[in-house]
Amino acid sequence: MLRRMGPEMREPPGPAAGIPEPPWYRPEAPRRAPLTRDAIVDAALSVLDAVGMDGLSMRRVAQELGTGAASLYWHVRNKDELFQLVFDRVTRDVVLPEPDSAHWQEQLKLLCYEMRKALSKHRDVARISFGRVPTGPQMALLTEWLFTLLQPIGIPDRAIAYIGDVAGLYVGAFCFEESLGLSSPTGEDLPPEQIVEMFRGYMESLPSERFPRTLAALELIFDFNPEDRFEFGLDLMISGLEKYAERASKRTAARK
Amino acid sequence: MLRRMGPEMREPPGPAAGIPEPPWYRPEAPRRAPLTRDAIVDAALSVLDAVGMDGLSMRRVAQELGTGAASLYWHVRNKDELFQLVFDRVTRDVVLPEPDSAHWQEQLKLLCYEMRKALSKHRDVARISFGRVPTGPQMALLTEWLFTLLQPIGIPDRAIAYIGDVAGLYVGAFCFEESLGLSSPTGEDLPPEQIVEMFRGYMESLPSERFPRTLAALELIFDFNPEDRFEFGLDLMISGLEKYAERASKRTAARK
DNA sequence: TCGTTGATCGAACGGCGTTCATAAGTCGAA
DNA sequence: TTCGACTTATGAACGCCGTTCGATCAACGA
Repeated sequence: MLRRMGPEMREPPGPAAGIPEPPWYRPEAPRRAPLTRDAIVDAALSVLDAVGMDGLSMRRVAQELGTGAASLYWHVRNKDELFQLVFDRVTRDVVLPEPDSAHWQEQLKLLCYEMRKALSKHRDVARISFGRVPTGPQMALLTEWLFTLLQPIGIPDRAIAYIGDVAGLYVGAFCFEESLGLSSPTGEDLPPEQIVEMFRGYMESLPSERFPRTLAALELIFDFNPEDRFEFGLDLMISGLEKYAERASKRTAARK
Repeated sequence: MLRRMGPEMREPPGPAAGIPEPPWYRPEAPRRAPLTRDAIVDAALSVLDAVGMDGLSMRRVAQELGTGAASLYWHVRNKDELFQLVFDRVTRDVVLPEPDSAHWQEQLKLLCYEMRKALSKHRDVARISFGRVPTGPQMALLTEWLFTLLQPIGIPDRAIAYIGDVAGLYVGAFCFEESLGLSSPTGEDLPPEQIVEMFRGYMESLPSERFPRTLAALELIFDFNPEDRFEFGLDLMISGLEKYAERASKRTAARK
């Protein structure tokens, strides 16, 4: 198989440039972008959007690039490394504002929303990302940003280290679960609304003397707004941090 | 192959009972427990503990039961349903104390610890469970329990519905990540301490004028105590809820 | 006795991640 | 220009996987 680089080589560099060649030259020129890590990651993202994580296979990614699966293994150690590369690519999109401790609540929320946006940009990326840690410069930048934001309001370093972790866990888990969608407990694949209806039917059938509060709040339980829910969790975290901040400001006030 | 039920049938019920048969009868009698859903779930849990979720295959579970993979499909729709059954089995272990609103913080924490314990009892169960919802009576009991615990302290119903969700998400995600362990960003599988060393080496190499705070807190960042970390997240959630409770008590006080 | 039903099983299908020997392309030195 | 050495690419193959299918077998009522 020598058709890969052939055409580019045979392209006349002189005055004949641009003039089309007769069709019996390279009968179906499969001109292709060179195989690089970046190109593979691009292809993986396309495949992901098209068929999701379960449909993504090395063969499918290779097909997207017009080659075979084995060819990918020169550039990528294995599928897991490919996933890590996809993850790194996606997290590069997260941009952080100049840290401003006066509005740390808003900025912390902004960071989480930004992460969520990045994870939701491509299908199933949240699923791939979960349990992974951004290991490149992005992680370093983010860590420094957090310390710069939260140290001035008196949150102890240990708590700052933890909050980065917990926030990442929360956002990742939320997006993960969201991207998973509902799965039927019986293993069949049904449309989501039908699954919800199954759950609801079961809950409604509960004996009202044993489950009065649950039944009274049933409407609420089945009225899930993902945005509200996401923000609810963020607010819990931030409220908790405010307690640290208050404690710290009291401490400095007492010291005066 | 008629050796499965044969032995039991051929066992003499009369006076010959108990007298051993000559060895050329059923040369290696594979007497086996009957195949039931419960037995399959048991086998799956054994396999899980032995080889983890990645090593669990229908063939492996069947082998544990001394049969072939195809036989499982009479009792179980597919692998996903088997996982759901495993999950349901595991969540049955979560027992709730009598709800006592005077100590709601402790009890909420207790619930989360209880869930964590259930998810950590068998290897990789957290991974299987994540994104799944307990759909049986357990979910109903848990919901009613939460409302009974939190309504008296003035937390609005909507927040109660959300907190159950967020708490479940947090605990599940935490255990999931814990069970995943560290994975090398380059896709090779290395011992965890070596991976940590890689990260640490990278962080230490960062320019100190750009990352002063990160470098100053490096010891903290790499000194992860899972228990502390878990509790830190719980405390954040509970602090956030306390804010709701305070707001509610102020409201009732103003009404007097 | 026979047909029906519930349960089991071996074999096969298509797909997967990964490896390996082979080959083609690239490029500097002879 | 020719010749290796090195990088890159590839088809074929290996050993798994989840799942399906048709055949088979025990149990039982008619």
